[in-house]
Amino acid sequence: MLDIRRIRQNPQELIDAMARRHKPVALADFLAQDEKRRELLLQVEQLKNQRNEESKRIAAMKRAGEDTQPIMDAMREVGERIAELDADIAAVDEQMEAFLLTVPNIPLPEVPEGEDERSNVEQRRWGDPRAFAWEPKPHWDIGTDLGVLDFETAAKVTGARFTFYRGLGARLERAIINFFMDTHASRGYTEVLPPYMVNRAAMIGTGQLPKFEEDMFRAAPTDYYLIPTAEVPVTNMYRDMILEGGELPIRHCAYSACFRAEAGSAGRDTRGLIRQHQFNKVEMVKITKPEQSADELEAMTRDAEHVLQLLGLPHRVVLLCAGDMGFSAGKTYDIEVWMPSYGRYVEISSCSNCWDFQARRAAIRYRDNAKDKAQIAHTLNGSGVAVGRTVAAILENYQNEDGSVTVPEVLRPYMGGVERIGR
RNA sequence: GGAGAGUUGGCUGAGUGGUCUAAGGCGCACGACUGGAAAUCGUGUGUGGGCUAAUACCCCACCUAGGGUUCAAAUCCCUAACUCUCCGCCA
Repeated sequence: MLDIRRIRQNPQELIDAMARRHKPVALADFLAQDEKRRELLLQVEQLKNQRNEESKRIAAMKRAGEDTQPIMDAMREVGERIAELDADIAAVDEQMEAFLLTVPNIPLPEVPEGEDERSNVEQRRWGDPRAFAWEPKPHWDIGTDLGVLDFETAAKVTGARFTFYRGLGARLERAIINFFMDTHASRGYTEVLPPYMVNRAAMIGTGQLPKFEEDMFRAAPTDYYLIPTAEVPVTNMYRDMILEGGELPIRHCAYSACFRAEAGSAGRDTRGLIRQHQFNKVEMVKITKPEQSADELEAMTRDAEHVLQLLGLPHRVVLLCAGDMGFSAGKTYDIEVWMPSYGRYVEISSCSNCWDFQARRAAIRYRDNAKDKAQIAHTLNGSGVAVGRTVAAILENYQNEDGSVTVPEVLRPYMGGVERIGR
């Protein structure tokens, strides 16, 4: 959520920012409502002040045994007028709030212009895509042939876009989770295992709601939502808190299953592990002071790259253009892993500096000294990294001509020493 | 799922309709005292909004949340959430 005073002072800034995102906004109604709201507030607060003063007088007069009926009658009318004005204000507030909650974050100045992924700017590459002496197989064929991925049974038991992992496939997924968690935890991230369901307030706090309701799974009969990423529960741990400056930056890593309805993705990446309704992910979350967030985004992106490098997976980092960024992000680096079946790099991590956008929604604040006014913190999140896509990348990049798959060395201790899957 | 008890400021804890501008204590900040510290004493101590050059003054709101009663609600009524205890069920 954006600062209403900033919009009031400089509406053009927001209009320009949304133009950069290719999501134009009209602010005239909103600004008119803002003005009306302040007029109403002025009126009602005067009346409330009058009521407070007269109430004190009534109390004093009653103690003195005087007749208070005339004032009480007059105050009843004042009370009715206050109730009317309060209702008007509440209605305006609700409309303004509803609007504000649907406005995305302002892109940071260094974010490149552009409408979609074609304008993203590559930052760096690591590793060379492997040259195959034979036609490499896609991971869904490798996994199915080895009996470690089973899409058909998942379709029977649940539906499309779910997967059973079996045997060493299941073991590989679990090994990767532990490898990611251990690596991040040893590099200064405090481990968290969060709830996989959250309430509505948490989903609003990090920006998934109210705008993206149709992308979320609900957990009937409750009003809980299945988390689309551990970013939601972990960031919301600090909702409505004023932290001590010395505690910042807070760095967490969290493993969770993630649930996405993938509304609007019908027909995209229908085969394999790339786009599932349920997938595993290790997430990194940071709460920082404003002056720390820029460096922390760079460090977080490096931390995500680090685990891919330990796995020996070729990848590149791209800076997303304004039109391609997510709702809450002010700046985002995507990390894309080389995927032989796609013949290109595919997103495996997304690291974002949300600036003060989520923190203002979620009321995450801090202060350095007891006397200071509480400041809005900055929040960051990044995948460290998506586990299912890592399995896909390993199956494809480490495949052998005989259909077997070599296990990357760093994972072997997590696999009971297994060096290859199959034959 | 059933029964009961709770929820007050950073913490603790008092407050059953008006003198609550939320007592007292702890903590914290600043000051005095001190060579320095402890102890002691004094002063101050939240959040959001409005007004504003102002993080000054003033005003409004906030005692878990949302409704209601009343001239007036921390206090009375209703609903919900959460916490604790017991029972039931359960990995």
